[in-house]
Order: sequence, then structure tokens, then C-alpha cells
Amino acid sequence: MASKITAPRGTQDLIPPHSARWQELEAKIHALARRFGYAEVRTPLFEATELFVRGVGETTDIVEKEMYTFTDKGGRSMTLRPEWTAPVVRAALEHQMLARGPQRLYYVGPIFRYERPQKGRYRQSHQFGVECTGYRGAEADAEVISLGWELIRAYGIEGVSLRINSIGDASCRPRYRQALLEHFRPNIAQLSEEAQRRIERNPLRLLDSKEERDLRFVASAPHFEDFLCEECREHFASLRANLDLLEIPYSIDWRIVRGLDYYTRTVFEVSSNVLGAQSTLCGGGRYDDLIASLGGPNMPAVGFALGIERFLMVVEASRGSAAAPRAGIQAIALGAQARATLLPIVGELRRATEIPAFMDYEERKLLAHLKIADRNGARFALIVGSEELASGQAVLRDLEGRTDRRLPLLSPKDVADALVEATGGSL
RNA sequence: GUGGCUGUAGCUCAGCUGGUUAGAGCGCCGGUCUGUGGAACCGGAGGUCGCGGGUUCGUAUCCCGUCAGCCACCCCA
Repeated sequence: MASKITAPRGTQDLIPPHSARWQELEAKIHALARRFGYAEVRTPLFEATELFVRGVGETTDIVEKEMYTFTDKGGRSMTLRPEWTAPVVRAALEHQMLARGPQRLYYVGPIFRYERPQKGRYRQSHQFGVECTGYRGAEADAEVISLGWELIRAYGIEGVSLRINSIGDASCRPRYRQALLEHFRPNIAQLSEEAQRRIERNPLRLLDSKEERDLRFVASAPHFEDFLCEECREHFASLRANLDLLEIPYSIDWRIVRGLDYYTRTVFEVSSNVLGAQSTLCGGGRYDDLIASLGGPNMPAVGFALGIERFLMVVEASRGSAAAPRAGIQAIALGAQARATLLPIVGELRRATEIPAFMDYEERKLLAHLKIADRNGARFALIVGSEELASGQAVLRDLEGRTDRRLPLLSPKDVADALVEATGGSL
């Protein structure tokens, strides 16, 4: 080990073969978003700290203890993006996008949160998410959910479930909050320490407590359902109807509350049973007041964020690690003259097909070269040595079928064409 | 921020209660083998035993600290 410097805590290097899985997923994400009519947004890695304080909420854990904040040389407080929604809204406002009507936007990229790492949780992680602005109706909620659901379906992931809830709006949440306070306060002494702390600040959060001693009080707590105002009740019913129309299976979980302040009405989570304690794969909801609170028009919006690392963990768990199919061709040259002959042929191949063409430049025995071809996962080997040079016939070996055939060594272009032809263009 | 477990070769790990030059398997490189691979056999390279301090005649082994990884709490993607 030449260097003792390692990747910072809670971060990870993305190296082969894992990087290929990421490329595949990102390609699928871009294609999927396009089919739903969503366009990509990329924002700076860091923003004015104030954006997150106002957008995410001063009393959230993210703002209180998880932000990577620094002062730049101009004395400004900056923060590494801990979530995407506030920056996307900021960008949309800054470029007057919302004045052009409803917007469908998506993003893929890193977020940073200063937390103690554990399974499925890192200091730098990556999210794919969407934001749909300008629609008050629950069709938009269902659209956003179905977009995320499609990605999960496309990967054939099992053991995931969608849970939805409504946390009301500014007109009905205070009433529910009050009811919760009245329910928990008389028993405050019997609640966990954590619960006692939450009760005044955010009583909704008591509902997702995992403490044994809290559970019996949580179980008997009033349901938000009974306190929703008429509009929120209708919105929730409409969401359910739309999910049914789209044939997306879900369950209602009145304990989902979410930790970010900006949510209104719809909240939802997709969780998996293979992720350990951090089981949320994808979470989101409606935020009808956020845009206005960031200085924009009074405009509704809904969105979600999906954890890329967690998603790939679930993919790996449900499909195992299947051996990658063989692809490409290994050019094997025995001797300097053979190398000179094969080099331009490899060049032509790389122009003619999108399949990898491998070549090793060391002087090795045929056996060693074949082992390298094997390691590269090549489907074919094109072998040229002194015999082939003399006869003008290269050997093309199918490494899967273990069969040989001969190809005349003509011009590089002709050989490349013949290879494409001989291998059906798929190599 | 709190707690538990773990740091020995590129990887997975062994090394008992401290005792001479720190081991295995896999991988890598070479040979058997200029001519047909995933094999076998033989050989080789590769280690400040995470880092620092302490105890001791002597520590990979015991103690303290520290850093990192894993898992859980909190919270979230």
C-alpha cells in the first residue's frame, strides 16, 4: 500500500464491474423519464445554506445535524446538496420555468448527509427523483408513483411494497396535531425519552416510533383519516382511484409521516424486505406550499426520490449475480509482425461495431493469450501467428462453441467486414 | 451523536491461554507448453499483522487510545 489515504467515511468508489450496473440503471432511468415526458435538470453540487433551511425545514434532522456546510472565501455559507427538491424548485423559479405551465422534471445525482454510515446509508449517496409541478389533482400523484413503480417493475424486483397516506394540509393538520397531543400527553411519563422529546416539536413523528413502550399508545392513537378536511379526504380518495386505474398495488399506512417539513396531503414510501433497517427504497409525496415558501407562485407539486445504492442492492439480492454473457473479440498476435497485422484490423473493428475489441500487446504464448481472452469475457478470438501470416489465413475461434474457422487476411477493412459477417454482426 | 462486533497478503480467512525466520486457499506472474482457453503439477512475487502508545526479557496475540469497516439506534434515499 503506497498510500494510507482512503475514501472519506461513508463514501465509496464505484469500480468495475459495479460501475457497469450503474450505467445500465442510469440508461434505464433516462429512457423511462423520457417515456413519461420528464426532462432532466442538473443543479450545482452546493447551494446557499439558506435554501435548505427554508426549503427542508429548520427543525428537520437534515438541517439540524446532517448538512455539509462550509464558508466560502467570500464569507458565504454554502451547503453540499442534502436533497434535490429545494434546488430543483430554486432552479425552476430562477429560470421562470413555472410561468410556462406545468413542468415535469427529473434528476439523477449525488446528495450529501453527515450521518453515521450503516447498511443502505452513506454520507454521499445518489438519488433519482422527479418533480411534477402545476397539478393540484391526484392524477399527478398517481403519475409520479407509477413512474417509480415502472422502474421497479422493469427490473422484476420482488419483495417491495407501496404504502400511501395523507397527512392533510394547513387547514386540517393542526386539528389532528391537537388530537395527538391530547392522546399522548396524559401518558407522557410512560413514553420513551425520544417520544417525549418529539411530542411538542412534531407529534406526528411519534407515530413511526419503534420503541416497544410507545407502541401501545401509538396503536390506540387517533387516525388522521378521521381529521382530514373535505378537500384532503377527496384528494386521497382520488389518489386511490387513480392507482386502481393504473393497477398499482398499494396499502394504506396511516403511520407514514416523512421527515421533511414540506409535505402536504399525499405521502408514500416503497420499501423492500432485503435492505435491513434502512428499508425505504423510494419516498415522496405532495408539497403544495413549498414553491410559495421559496418565493415562487402559489403552485402545487408532487415528487419522489429513489436511492440508487439501495435500488441496486435490492436488484442484486433478487437476481443474484448471473454470469455476464460473452461479448467481443480478442485479437491474439504471436510475434511483432502479427501485431502489426492485427492492429489496424482491431482499429477497423472498433469502427464497424459497438462490441468490444480486446488486444494484449505482450509477447506471450498462445495459451496465455487465450487465458486473457477468457478473463475479458470475449466471445471470439482472432489468432494470427507465423503460420497464419505464411498462409494468409487467420484463425477465428469461437470461444463458446470451441470451433475454428479460417478467414483470409486481406486489407484490415475486408477482414473486419468478414468478421462482422462471420459472427452475424453480434460477435 | 450513542451502542455492539470486526481490522493479519489483491480477496476470503487461520494463527489456542504472549515464545525462534507470520500461514493456507483463491487470484496474480513464470515454467511444464511457439500453436488452441476455463484444468493439472511445479516454482515465484506479494505483509510496517489498521495506526499510536503501554505492559513485558519478548506481543499479530494482553491493556489504553485513535482511525476505519460492518450492524443497530436516531433519521432517511
